[in-house]
Amino acid sequence: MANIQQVAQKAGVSVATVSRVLNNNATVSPHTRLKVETAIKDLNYEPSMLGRNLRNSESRLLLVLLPSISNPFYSEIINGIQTTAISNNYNILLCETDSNPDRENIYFNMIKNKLADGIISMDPAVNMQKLNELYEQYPVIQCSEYEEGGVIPYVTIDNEQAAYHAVKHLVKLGHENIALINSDEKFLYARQRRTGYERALQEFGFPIDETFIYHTQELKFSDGVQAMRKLLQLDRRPSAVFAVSDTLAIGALKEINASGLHVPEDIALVGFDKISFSNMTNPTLTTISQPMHEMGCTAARMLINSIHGEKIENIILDHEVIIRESTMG
Amino acid sequence: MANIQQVAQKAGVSVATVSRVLNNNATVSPHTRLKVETAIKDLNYEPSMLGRNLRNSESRLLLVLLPSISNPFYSEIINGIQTTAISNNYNILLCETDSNPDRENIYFNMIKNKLADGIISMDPAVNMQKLNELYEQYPVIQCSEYEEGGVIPYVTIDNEQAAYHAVKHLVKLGHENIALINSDEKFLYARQRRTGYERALQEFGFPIDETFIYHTQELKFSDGVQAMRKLLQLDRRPSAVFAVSDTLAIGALKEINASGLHVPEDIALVGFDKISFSNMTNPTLTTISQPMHEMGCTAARMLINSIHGEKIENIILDHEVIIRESTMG
DNA sequence: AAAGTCCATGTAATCGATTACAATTAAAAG
DNA sequence: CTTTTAATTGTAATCGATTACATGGACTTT
Repeated sequence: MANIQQVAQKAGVSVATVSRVLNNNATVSPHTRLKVETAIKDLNYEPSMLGRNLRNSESRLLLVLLPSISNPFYSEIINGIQTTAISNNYNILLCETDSNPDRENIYFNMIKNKLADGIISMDPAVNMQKLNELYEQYPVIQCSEYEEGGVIPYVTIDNEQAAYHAVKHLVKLGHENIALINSDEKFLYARQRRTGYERALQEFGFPIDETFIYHTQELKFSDGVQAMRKLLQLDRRPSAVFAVSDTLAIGALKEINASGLHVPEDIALVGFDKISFSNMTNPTLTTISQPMHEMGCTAARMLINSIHGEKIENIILDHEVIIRESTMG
Repeated sequence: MANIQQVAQKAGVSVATVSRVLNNNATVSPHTRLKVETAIKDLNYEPSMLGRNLRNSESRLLLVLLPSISNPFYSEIINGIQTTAISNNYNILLCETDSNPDRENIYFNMIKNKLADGIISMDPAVNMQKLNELYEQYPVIQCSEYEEGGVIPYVTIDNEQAAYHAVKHLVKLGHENIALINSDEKFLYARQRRTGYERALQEFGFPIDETFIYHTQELKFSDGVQAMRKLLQLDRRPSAVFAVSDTLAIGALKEINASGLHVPEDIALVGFDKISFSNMTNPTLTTISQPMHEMGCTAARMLINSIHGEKIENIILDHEVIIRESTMG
C-alpha cells in the first residue's frame, strides 16, 4: 500500500536514499540505512514493480511459445527454463498457441507492448516470417525446433543422429524389417529423423521400403494407433517399429496389444522423447532421451544473454538411447 | 520504439487525444481520429503496457499456483483459466511451487509487488496461513483444493460424493472386497474421498476393512506400484481397487500386470481425474471425471470478478463416472 | 587557514501512459 | 446578435520508481 515517498518521509530522508537502500547501493551510511529499513518494516512497504519496470523499461518477463502444455514433452523443458529464469530474476509467461495464429499474434504483441523482454519459441508450427520480423527488433531464441539456414539462434539436438542410433539399436538386435512411424515431413525434425532412419538401414545393407514408412498428421495417441493398424495390415509385417514420439509409440503399443500380438516378442518398439509415461506402460518403452531440462536451461540462458545484448551461438546438445522392456526380448 | 509523445507530435495533436483514440474514447472527431491513426501506422507505434499499467496500477497478470506442471491433471484446468483470462484481457503466470516454500514466497511477493493482480491456488500443500494473510489484501481464489471452513472462495467438486459413486459402481458389478488406494489424509480431498468410499460400503452392508486401505506419500506412478504390491500380498486379495488418482491407478495396473494377473478379470480398477493417458493404457481406465476445463474457467471468472471488487460465492461443480475397460468384465 | 577531496544525501528530471479540469470553438437558443 | 450549451481538444498532474547532477559537510593537505 505504501509507496517510496511515504517511506522517505517516515525515515526523514529523500526518496533517492530509500531507492539506494532498496538497490543495495553502497553510498548509504549504516545509520541512514537502518532508519530506512525500520521505516520499510513499519509501513510494511513493498516496492512496486510497475514503477520500477517503467523506469527501467523492462518487464523481466520471458515469453515461452509452445503448441500445448498438456504435451508432456514440454514439461521438463519448461522446468529448465523456469529454473534459470527465476535465478536470474525473470519470470516466464507460458503461451499456448494451439497452433492458432490469433493466439500467436496476441503473444507477439506482448513483446511489442513491452510486456515481455524476449521470447523462446518451441512451436514447430510457428509463423516463421513473423518470428523473423520480431527477431529484427527483439531477443528471440528457438528451442528444439528451428529453421534450417535461418538467422534466429537455437538450441536443439542432432535429430538425424538420434534417429540413426534408435534404428541401429534395433538392427543390432537382429531386426531387418524396421518400420518408421514419422510425423508430417513439413517439420524439419521429421525430415531429419527420416534421414537418420535411412542412413542406419543403408549402412547395414537393408533396402528402404516405402510401405514401411507411415506419416501421421499429428503426434497424438490416436495417430499412433492408426499408423500401427496400417502397418499390421501389410503382407510382410515389420518386426520392429521406430516411432518419432513416445505418444505415437504408446498408440502403436495399444494397437499391437489389441491385435493379440506382444511387445517385444512379436514386434519391438522404440519411441522418442522419454516422456514420464514412457516407463509406466506395459512393457516399458525404449526411447531416445533428449536432455530436456538442460535444453530449457540453455534456451533461457541464451535468451537472457541476448537481452543483455550479447552475441549468441547455436547449441547442439547430446541425446541418449534409453533401453527398456519394449526392445528386450 | 515510438512513444505517445511522438505520435502526438506527428499527428499535430496532444498526447491526451492520442490516448483517447487508443482507448476508443467517444469524444474524438472522426477527422482527428484519422490523423492519429495515420500517425500510429506511420510510426509503427505500439502503446507501452509499462506506462499504462503504472498509471492504472494493475498488471493484468493472474498468478496460478500449482505443485507441478508435469502433472497432467492440471493441464485442462490451466487451459480453462487461460481461455477465460485472455478473453478478459488478462494473462496468466504459471507458478510451479514443487511444494517448496521458497518458491511459494517468490510468487506471493509478486502480488505484493504489484506484478500480479490476483492469485488462483491449486496447490494442496500451500501454506494456508500465508494464503489467508494474502487474502486480507488481495484477490485470492482456491481451485479444486480448499480449506474446510476457510474464508477464501473456492470452486471444486463434491469429492465425497464422487468417491461414493466410484465405489458404488464397483459394488454394482458384484465386488465385495474393494480396496482403496488413498493419498495422505492430511489433504482434505483424501479425507473426503475416504468418507465417500466408506459410505458406499456401509450402504450395501459391507464391513470396512482397514487392511484394504492404503495411504501413499504422493500421487506418483511409483506410489501406485508400491501400494498395489502391498495389497497383492494380503491373504484375502481385493477383487477391485479404487485409486484416488489416475497416476496411482496406472501404477497399480502396472503392478497387477507384473504379478501375472489381469484387469478387469482378476481385479477391477477405478482411477480419478480422467487424465489424457487414462485411455491410452491397456486396458483403458475407468475413472471419475472432473469438469476440469469448466473448473478453470470458473476459477478465472471468480478471480476477475473479485479483482473488480465483486462479492464471490463458492461453487461446486458436477463430476461424472467414465466407465471403460478396466471395469468391464 | 584556504583549497582540494571525498562521502553522504538531496533535488529534480525521467520512463510512457491516463485523466480531471480548463479552454476553445461551434452550434443552438432566445 | 448575444447568450447558452455541447462538443472537441489541450494542459498538466499523476502513477512509483531510478539516477544524473548538485550540494553541503568533514577531513586532508600544504
